[in-house]
Amino acid sequence: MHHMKKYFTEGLIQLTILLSLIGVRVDVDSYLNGYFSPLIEADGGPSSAFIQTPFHHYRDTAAGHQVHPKCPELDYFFTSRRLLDEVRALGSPARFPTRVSAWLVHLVPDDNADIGEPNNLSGDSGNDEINAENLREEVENDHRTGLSVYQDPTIPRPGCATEELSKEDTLQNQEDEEAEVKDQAENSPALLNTLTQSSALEPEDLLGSSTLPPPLSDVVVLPQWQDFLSEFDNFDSMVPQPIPDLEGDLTNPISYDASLRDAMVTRRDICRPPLFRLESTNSSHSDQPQSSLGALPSSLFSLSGNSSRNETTQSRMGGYLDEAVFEHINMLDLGTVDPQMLLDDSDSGLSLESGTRSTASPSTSSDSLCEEEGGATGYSSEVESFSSKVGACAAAYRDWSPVDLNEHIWHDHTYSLPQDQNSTSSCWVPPLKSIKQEVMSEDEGEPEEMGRDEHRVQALGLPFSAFQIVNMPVEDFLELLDRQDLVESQVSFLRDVRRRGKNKLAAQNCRKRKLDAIVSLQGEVEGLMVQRDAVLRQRAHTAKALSAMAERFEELSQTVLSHLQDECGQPLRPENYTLHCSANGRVVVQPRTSRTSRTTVTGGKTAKRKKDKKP
DNA sequence: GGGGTATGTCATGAG
DNA sequence: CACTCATGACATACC
Repeated sequence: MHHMKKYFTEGLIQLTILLSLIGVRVDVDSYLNGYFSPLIEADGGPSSAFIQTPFHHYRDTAAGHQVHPKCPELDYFFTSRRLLDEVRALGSPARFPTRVSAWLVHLVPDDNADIGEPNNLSGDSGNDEINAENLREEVENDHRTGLSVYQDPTIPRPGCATEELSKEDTLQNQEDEEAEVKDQAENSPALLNTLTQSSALEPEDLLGSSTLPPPLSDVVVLPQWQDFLSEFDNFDSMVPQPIPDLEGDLTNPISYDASLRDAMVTRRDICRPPLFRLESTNSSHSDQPQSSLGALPSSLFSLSGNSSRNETTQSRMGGYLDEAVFEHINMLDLGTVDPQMLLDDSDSGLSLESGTRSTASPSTSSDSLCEEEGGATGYSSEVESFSSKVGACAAAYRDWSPVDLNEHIWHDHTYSLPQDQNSTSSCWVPPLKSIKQEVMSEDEGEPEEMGRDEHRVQALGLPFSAFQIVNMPVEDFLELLDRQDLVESQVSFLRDVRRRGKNKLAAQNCRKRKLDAIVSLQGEVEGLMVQRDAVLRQRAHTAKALSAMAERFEELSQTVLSHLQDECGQPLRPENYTLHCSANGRVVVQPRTSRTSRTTVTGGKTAKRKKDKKP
């Protein structure tokens, strides 16, 4: 039956490849889940840590409903699985050529075209036409195959043929949006001027208020002063804009475990975006705009990679991300994945598990069984060594197979136990070789290989191993205790064996979780350090702008004071006076030595008060 | 021999 | 109430 499944599965994959070429996307994993996952598992190899990860039951429970609520890795699982699915999809051989086409569009500019216009599809030279045609074909091909050619929005594309506009409306819209943003940025001085006109500094008083006393009425209002006051009123706009990544960082928790891999994570459940698009990676942060990280080190990208990025960020970071992502994919594709990368994937402790493993994957049980303590001392070795001893009682459990064990009670959470590299889905029975080796080692006086409990159980002459006792369903275990003629001490011993075995697995689980928590916290610390650096940079920028503003204010004050006269018609000595900008927008001439007497340049009330005092 | 690490085991509390 | 799981604490083996 397995051969039949394999035959149809391979055929299904081939059909999927063909369908993908004509633009029909088929999620093979969803069809293969539960049917022939070992075939898919070959991606990572039988020794892949995917298999060793004991969290099979997380996916087995579909939505993780049966996962223990205390498990901190549950949150990582779904993201990790999506990531793995995407990586597998990206790295599938069927799409590899298409990916190359995408690279051609992205990287190879027209030789004869302007360097700044590598994507000019409407070139008029012969080569341009050829290249444009090729590009169009590639774009269309990519479109058919579900790929979205990554187009750097920062590259200007002045001449687009009409028929191409429909194909690249989206890209063009992105560029238009960027152009609008740029225009707004360029027109910001105009905006400032507009704001100046509406400033609360009462410029009409500056422009020669009739309420001014005669000596002060000849104040020449300097245009730059007016601008300065307006700018001062809009000081916030002069302060260097907050560092873009800071805004996001301050409102979003740092995602420590995000990395370039996250750039490929998409919400397949909601809407599968085109492949190879550097979309935002985490929808939970999708409303937090983040723009370029500017001078931040590239390592920052990985630290904040979990945050969503807007289009601008995509365009600026795409150059970094896509290369790294594609490199990563290539490594996956070529089967040259650095083991450390897999370990990195295991930050969550879940992502190592293949997303394509079936619910009752035979390999799951087999791997776990094979990797049980003492290697092959588990079920099958016991089956062989005790097969001749099986009596009537054991016959009652004859139909209790490892498959049942897997379906019912296999709670193995073993994380890093060694595994036979050649184990396959059908090798839940440890290889005979390993069994013999263990028997030999046992004979050679190395009983520790099997564990104390295992030997004790064997000493009882029971047709079950300690491994079975630990992992069999509790109903079967209780039935075993009842049917065997065991004294109270033996029953107690078997209960202890079961308890210790389960607790051993639980301890392994617990330690793995603890380590993962440590790794997570370390990543969080790194993210917070990056955020702190951004805050410090922001503070330095602000202080610098404030200093410059104060300096300019002083200069303009001196200029204004030099044009003023006192009641006697004598020019004011700038060194004796200063200008004071009050909160309500009035500008007051203040003697430096005494704050009691104030002379107003603007501000009707103060001037009127002074008028009233004079008579 | 001492320190660090990995692992098994026990006790305990919670589900 | 029995069972399972998580976890701290301790012991032991190993490097």
